[in-house]
Amino acid sequence: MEKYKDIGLKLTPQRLAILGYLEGNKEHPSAEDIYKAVSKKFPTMSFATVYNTLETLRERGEVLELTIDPNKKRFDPNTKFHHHLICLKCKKIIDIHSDYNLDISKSDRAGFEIVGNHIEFYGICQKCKKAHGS
Amino acid sequence: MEKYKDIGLKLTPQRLAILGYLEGNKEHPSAEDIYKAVSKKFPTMSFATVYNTLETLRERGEVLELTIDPNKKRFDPNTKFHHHLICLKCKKIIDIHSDYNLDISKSDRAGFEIVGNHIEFYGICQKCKKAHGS
DNA sequence: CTGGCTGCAAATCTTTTGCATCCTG
DNA sequence: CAGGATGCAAAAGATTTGCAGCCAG
Repeated sequence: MEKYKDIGLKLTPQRLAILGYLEGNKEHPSAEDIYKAVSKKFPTMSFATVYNTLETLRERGEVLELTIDPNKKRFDPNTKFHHHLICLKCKKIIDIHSDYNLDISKSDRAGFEIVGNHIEFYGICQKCKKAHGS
Repeated sequence: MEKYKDIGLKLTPQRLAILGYLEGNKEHPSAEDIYKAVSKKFPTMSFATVYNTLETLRERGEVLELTIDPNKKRFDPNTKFHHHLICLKCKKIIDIHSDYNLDISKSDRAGFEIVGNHIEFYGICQKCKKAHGS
């Protein structure tokens, strides 16, 4: 937690609660997930604070904003380079840490300077496979 | 255009205009882009019709809904398997048709049944590189 | 004809913003 | 103490929905 001071964050109780919720979190929560969870400790917590804090963390590179879900943003406190495996039914997201060697042929590159990549794998998770209805 | 009848689409003039706009379109337009373009021909065109038509096309597998842009959905009429290269500054999206062999180790797979994948490459396009201010 | 489609407006959902007050550093 | 952070409510966007009337098949 100390590291957050170093990046110029003012550590309010609300922020500590948000940071605590995010720390080690593998759920790739949405702003609402975070709001709901943290509201239990701070009934006055507002969405503005959640979004504010997330935006600040994002600027500092402490969380990633995922665009995986068409309906809302989700956030990932794991900033190590990794990919995602997404269940098409329940939207559960799993981290993939394998390394892939992805070159783009010069013709495809269209003059772009490539700075990164992200792979989304799609599938059906075990739970949804068993509940093979819907 | 004939193929659309086959998938049970009622071909109204509005839909033909939307389909015409999408055909061969490499811009990965948002609903608003489509609305604006098609409104020129149909001043009464409504967003509802655009969204309706896109949803119908998506169900039929005729367009892909891209989640690349955090702020809005974008649509891709190119349903051939391909990846995307995105300019971080201007959000321009380019199609990448290279093939990559992406296996997931059994341990990473977490019991998922994998059905597909999509790679997003990030970079800076030539135009934005030249205009090297923000 | 008839069911699906259109267009309008209102509703919903997510995210952002303005502003007075508060509190960390 | 000052400037950044909070919380509330209102605003802004994107998308969805209800519904009456319309038109392609």
